[in-house]
Amino acid sequence: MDDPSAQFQHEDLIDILWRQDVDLGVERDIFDGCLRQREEETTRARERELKRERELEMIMQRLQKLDKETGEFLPSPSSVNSQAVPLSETLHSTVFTQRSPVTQNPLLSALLFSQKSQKPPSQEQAFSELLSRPDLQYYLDVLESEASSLPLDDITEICHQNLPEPQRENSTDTLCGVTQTISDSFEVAQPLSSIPSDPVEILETCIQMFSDPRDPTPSPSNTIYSCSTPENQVILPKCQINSSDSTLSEFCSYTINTSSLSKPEQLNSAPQTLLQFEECHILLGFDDSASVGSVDLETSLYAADTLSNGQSDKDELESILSDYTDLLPLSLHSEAVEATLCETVTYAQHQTQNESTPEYSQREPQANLSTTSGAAEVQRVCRDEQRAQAMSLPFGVHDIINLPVEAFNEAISSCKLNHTQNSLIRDIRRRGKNKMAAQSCRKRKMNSLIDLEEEIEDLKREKEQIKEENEKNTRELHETKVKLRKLYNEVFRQLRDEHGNSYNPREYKLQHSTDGTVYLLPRRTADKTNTPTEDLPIAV
DNA sequence: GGTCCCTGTCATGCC
DNA sequence: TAGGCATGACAGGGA
Repeated sequence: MDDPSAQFQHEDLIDILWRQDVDLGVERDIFDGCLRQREEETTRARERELKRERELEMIMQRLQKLDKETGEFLPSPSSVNSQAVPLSETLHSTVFTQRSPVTQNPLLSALLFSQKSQKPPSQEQAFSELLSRPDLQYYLDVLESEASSLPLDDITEICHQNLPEPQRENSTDTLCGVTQTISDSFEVAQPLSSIPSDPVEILETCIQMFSDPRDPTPSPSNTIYSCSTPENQVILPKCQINSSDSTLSEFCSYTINTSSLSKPEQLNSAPQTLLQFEECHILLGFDDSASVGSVDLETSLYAADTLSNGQSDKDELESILSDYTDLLPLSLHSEAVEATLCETVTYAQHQTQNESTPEYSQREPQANLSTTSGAAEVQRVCRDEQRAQAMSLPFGVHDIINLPVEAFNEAISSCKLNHTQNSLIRDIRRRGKNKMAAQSCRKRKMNSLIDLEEEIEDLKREKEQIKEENEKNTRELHETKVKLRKLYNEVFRQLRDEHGNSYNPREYKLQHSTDGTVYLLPRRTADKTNTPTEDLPIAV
């Protein structure tokens, strides 16, 4: 058959025979050996795939059963995928659809797929093949049945003893392969963490993640997938969470995820976790005073910022205070931080109260004049406070003074006060009101003085302006007189009598009447009678 | 120790 | 008429 011509003749002969058979009603593919062989291979491959899927489903069901025993419900692949879309979109069609027990576990999924982009395709294929290894299946079966009762070392020993000899030879390599895969994932996800070198430790960590009953919510998925989110990728490496401590990493992740610590009761429910968290802070190099920094540093900075911005409003301060009081049961604060916080909030509240009270707002200019007077004022204020406390008054001085009349009367009538208390409370109110009135009065008086001083300055300026105007008018008047004199002399020089002689200015003068007529009057007659003579006037 | 300034308090009148 | 306001006067305390 090596001869090409013979091969051609053989195939040609088959073709001729096929045509004859077709004519007799027989199909060609029955005689096509290659095609039949390919179909058989395809069928076998399909059967193998179905068998593998059945095995994987059995493993999945066993693992789910294991989870139910520990009281934990693993998240569905869809929910896991929803939190790791960029990681699992491409793998979903290959691995997740196989419902792998490893992919069913969020920790392993995240660890394995977090570096999917960095992993070559051959590694994914090797991972798929790894899941189909019967020795690994055997490990998982043993883990399912004995994980709750036996330590992992014993489980490993059982696997070694009960495995068939050929599988036992590869079991260690298989386990090492699995753990190496997980370890690689850890190294990618947490490059700064300390990875257990022992495969047993790594598997133990995985088992803890499988069977951790503390958190009914799918916390592992939150833990790891949240670590893979962009906003937490910055935080996680800083934490340097020990990968072997799943509880610690879970708590840190939860803390990072919540970031506002809005669920302190959950934190209180796990004192051990808190202790580990503190150890985590120690591991991170945080001192006690900064122990709140990572969890509420933003709030602290916000509080400091708002306080530095002119004492923010009371609601914000109360919000901050409530945030800190929520954190207080955590015992994560050092006493120094707590004391500083209390002082800050108290001071801010005092400032807020002062600003809200007209008494203090009106006192501001005077308070700036003397700081020591403020201390004396505090003592005076405390005098009524002490009186109120001594008489066991049910209200504060501030309320006594600032309550409206109706509310005040209702309050003192609702409380059974004796005569002394009633008298004192009314005196306190009267003094307080009068004190505020006196302050207002003094402020008005001061403002009035300031206004009067300003008015004096204005009047002085106005006087100067009038004086300057008067001087100007005097100058202008003088200039006008000079001009008028010149004009007078000029007109007088031009006057002539009937003989053509000019008039003597010492004997005659010009007089301007109201109708605009100018008369020439003899000076002597005009001076004596102040009326024109018979020979006069002479109109000019 | 006297003086000045600030503040609280009282008394009084007015609204 | 009670309560609040305005204001002069006085006293205490600090600088």
